[in-house]
Amino acid sequence: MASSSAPNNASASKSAPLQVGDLARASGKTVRAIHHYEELGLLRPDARSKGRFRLYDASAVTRVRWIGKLHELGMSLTEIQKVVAAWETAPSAGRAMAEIRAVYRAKLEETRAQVARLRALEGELESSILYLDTCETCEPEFLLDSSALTSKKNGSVTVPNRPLECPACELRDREAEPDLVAGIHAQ
Amino acid sequence: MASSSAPNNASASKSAPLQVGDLARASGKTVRAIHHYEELGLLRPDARSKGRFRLYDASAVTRVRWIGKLHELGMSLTEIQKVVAAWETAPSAGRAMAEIRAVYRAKLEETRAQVARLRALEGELESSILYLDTCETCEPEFLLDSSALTSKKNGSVTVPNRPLECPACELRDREAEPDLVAGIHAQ
DNA sequence: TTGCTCCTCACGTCACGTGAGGTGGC
DNA sequence: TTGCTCCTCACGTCACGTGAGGTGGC
Repeated sequence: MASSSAPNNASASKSAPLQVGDLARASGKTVRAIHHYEELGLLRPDARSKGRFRLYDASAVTRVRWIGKLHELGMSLTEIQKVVAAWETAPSAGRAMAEIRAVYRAKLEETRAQVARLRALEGELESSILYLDTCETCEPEFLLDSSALTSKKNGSVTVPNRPLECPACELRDREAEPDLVAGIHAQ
Repeated sequence: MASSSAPNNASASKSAPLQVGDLARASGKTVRAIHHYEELGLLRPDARSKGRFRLYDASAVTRVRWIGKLHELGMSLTEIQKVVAAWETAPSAGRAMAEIRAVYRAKLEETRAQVARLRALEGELESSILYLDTCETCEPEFLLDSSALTSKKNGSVTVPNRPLECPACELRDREAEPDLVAGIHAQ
């Protein structure tokens, strides 16, 4: 899809090495992020060019995407370092896989909890939007203008430093006000 | 539920002011976080005690929870500052509500997208765990031990610095390997 | 030679965490 | 007086962002 300046030999069996910019585009990360992963030992270039350019092969894309996905799942780079270390120091592949499976199981639970939290907040947003929609319909007829209230108090017309309450809202059930609305004028 | 040392007058109509620690417990945030919100102008204590202790009323709990929920939805504190500023400087409550409604609609879309991303990653975790489960069953019979391979190469038995491939896995469809598994041994 | 991509410092940012040293109130 | 909570600096952390000044390759 994306027409880049990256080497694209469509029928090549062994693809040309990727530069860091190619890897960044292919993985959806920034060059700086890739440098950072390297500093933390999560990734290494296969080689350097004569001009000290980092050179990667195609598997690096898989690796960076893997880092990105685990990070999106809420793992810190330090935690990802530990997974890498578990893999590299395990006495056997089977043992390493067992350790990683345990980490993934824990992450699965956390992710399900996070989805539930976001779904709850999604519902709060929906009901808050519905609640705020009614403000629009009441505005022209019932909203007090600032001069009406301030002139009552001291006779001078000033711009208030926070909006006036909508009197129509006074008639509403304040208890039914969603938290995402109540928080705005709390304080 | 939580028996705290906070003032609890069960039948009081006007509740006693909250100290910052009470507010922290009630809102699920740290004292430091509340200080930080104050530094950014998102929150102000109603008063100070003689000893300069911050004193809040019950609405501060609503406010801090509101900040926390918007933050959980992915808003930066700077963005939340802007919502507060929109409220405080809007010419009318109706106008302010309209602005905030627009922000909430945008957040709703982003949240739905985020839920979709997490759901996709949840599926990847599930299939990765299933995939890794089969490693357990194959381990005792098929796993090569380290000495078998290293002695083939140079006759000396050393601890390998990364686990050996499981030969049973060689028989599998490599293309079907989930990204969350492939990323581990990519590189 | 021009343009684009890369290189290595190294300081900045965001949302707090974490002491350091001191004071207040039952 | 002891304990607990609070106070104000102020530096640390995490995952990068953002120049600064310089080199490489078609």
